[in-house]
Amino acid sequence: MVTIKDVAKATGVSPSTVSRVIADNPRISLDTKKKVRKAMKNLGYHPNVNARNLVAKSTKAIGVIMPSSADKALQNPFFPEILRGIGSVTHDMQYSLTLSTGETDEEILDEVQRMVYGSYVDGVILLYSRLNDSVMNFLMEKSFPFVIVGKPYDYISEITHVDNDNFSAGKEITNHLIKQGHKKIAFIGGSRDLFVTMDREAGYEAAMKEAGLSYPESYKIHAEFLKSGGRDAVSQLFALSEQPTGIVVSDDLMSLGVLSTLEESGFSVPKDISLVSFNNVYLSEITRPALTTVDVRIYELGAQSAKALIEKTTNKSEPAKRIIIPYDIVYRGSVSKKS
Amino acid sequence: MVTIKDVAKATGVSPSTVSRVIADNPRISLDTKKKVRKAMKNLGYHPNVNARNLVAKSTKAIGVIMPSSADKALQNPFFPEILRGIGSVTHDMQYSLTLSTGETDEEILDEVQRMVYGSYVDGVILLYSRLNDSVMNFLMEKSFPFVIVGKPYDYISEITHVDNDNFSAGKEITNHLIKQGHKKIAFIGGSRDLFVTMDREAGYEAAMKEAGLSYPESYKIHAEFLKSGGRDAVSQLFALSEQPTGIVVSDDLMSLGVLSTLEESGFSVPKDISLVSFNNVYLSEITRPALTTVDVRIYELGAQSAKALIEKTTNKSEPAKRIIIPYDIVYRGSVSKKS
DNA sequence: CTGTTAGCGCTTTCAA
DNA sequence: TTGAAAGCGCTAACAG
Repeated sequence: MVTIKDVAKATGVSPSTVSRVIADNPRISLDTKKKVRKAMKNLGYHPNVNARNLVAKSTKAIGVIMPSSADKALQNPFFPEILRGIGSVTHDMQYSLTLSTGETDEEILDEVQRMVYGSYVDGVILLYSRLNDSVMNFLMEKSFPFVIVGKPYDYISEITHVDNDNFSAGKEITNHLIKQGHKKIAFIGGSRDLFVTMDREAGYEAAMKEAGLSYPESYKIHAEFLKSGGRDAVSQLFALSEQPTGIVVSDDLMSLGVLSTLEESGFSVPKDISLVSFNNVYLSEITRPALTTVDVRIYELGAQSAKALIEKTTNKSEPAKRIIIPYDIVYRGSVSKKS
Repeated sequence: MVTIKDVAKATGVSPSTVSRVIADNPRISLDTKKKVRKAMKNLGYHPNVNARNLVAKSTKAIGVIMPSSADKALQNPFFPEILRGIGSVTHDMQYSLTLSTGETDEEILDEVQRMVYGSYVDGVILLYSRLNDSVMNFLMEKSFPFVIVGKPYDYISEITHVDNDNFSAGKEITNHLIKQGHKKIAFIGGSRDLFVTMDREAGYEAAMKEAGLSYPESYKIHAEFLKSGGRDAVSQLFALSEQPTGIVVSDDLMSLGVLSTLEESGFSVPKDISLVSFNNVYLSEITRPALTTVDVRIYELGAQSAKALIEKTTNKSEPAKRIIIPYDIVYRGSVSKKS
């Protein structure tokens, strides 16, 4: 391994000078800088991060914590996409990215503790937000820099988070259905533990209310993410006497399951039932029919959260922020007019 | 920050003793071990990785290199799933996981070089295999520990890799179509640069040949992964005078696109056209019809590659290995008999 | 069984 | 503008 000393020797300067050249210290003459840089290149010198981190007390690395993979939510193309967003800024800022690998909640907490205590990372991004999450509590208590993608349950004004206005989005997409003449509109969402679901649902309710439409409890279903969840939800819904003609589904992946179950049960989308959903993962373009859905700009959610986190780690006194990413509605074939 | 010295002082032993307790050195008396451990707990001591890495010349971290996200292949649920597999073993072995974040090939090479030269990681997993890949060449040249998921183009017996027997899989799944009475069978694959595609295609050809069936060049299409690719492929195929009745598609995600284009064009699957494919990502269960596909055990591919890599990093003289993960065929609704 | 010492590669005062 | 020296937190001979 080529060290700073080797470069120093080769150039005839001291190690500290080399170090200063690396840091591009303005008090070093251009001449020596050039000389040193040339030697670095020749010898193939690269700084050792561990040595640097040790003294600098900073790692230029951030940890990304995924939800426990118990729920198969991880399969959601949402995650690769948000990782791309995060990666784009970490890459630009020369940060590295450490991923959580635990499967259960305890394993994840364990890992986060190691990341924090062992100075693996300078800060952490939480890719989920749940009620009373132990990881979040830990981070809060240690006042270790972190940001949440989504909306925190507590301490909302003390925690930097990056989110969409899911309430508005829910309202707007429901209104779209209403404007097309639908009156009986149901809602299918994921776990009530997740804030996204609740916000989108609240938006749905607000729209229904404003339009003077009823939304009985039986119209609001909460299910698992994957196929089985969609199946249950649909069968529950169509056992009702007043069958809905439109459904708001809180995630594209669930929509896929719902879509497929619907057609299996002999309903045609959008002829019999209209469907709208959220996220606009690439899948929503591929389905038959393609989905009308809210584009939440996943990539941007990731990029902004990374940016906010890095700011926080470099300036600890940076105040907590709430960053709202705008959304768009993408109109495709899963909705039809109801007369 | 609580250091080893603090613990030493609190216990009345020397720092080295504390270090030995951490390493669970057998030459330390149980008594002192207990004492020290208690103090560590009380003080909230956690070892600093950077200091440790610096002297140990090992990081207990591995780098995972994704394909350049230029091609949207990254959206493939294949990746989260293989990360889960890798994560399961890195977690068990207390390793951490660093992800590549570059978008272009140069950016990725850059990053890998930093990972290697800067001793960020002990080894690297390449999640793709392409002809004459600069990252692979770099790793080879530096003889830095790495493993490839898939099949390397060159130096095949010198590079540890984890793969399926894609040739057999391709043959077997094609034979399934043939046994159902299909005679005109086409192949749709991804880029010819990727070894997976080529192996699967070769298997398809072998099956056709053995069955005495013809497979003109026009029956073998190579397209992009996502929707547009599927669309092009299908239109090319059905412009032919001899339209196929069965299609072997080299990836589930592509199948989704193909499926949807097929139905848009008025063909019904499996009534008019039968479809088989590869990977068995969760999507293949959700489509209408659900896909008959080769389950390549993605999770296992990940887990085994991590295991092999860690072995390699801990024992540099470990010989190169080829690890073949068995596959299964999952029969679902996308194939029908042809009389 | 335990302590002393040196040193991993780097940054950063303090001096010059 | 540069160098010498100390030290980040830890491990690993070597000694005892």
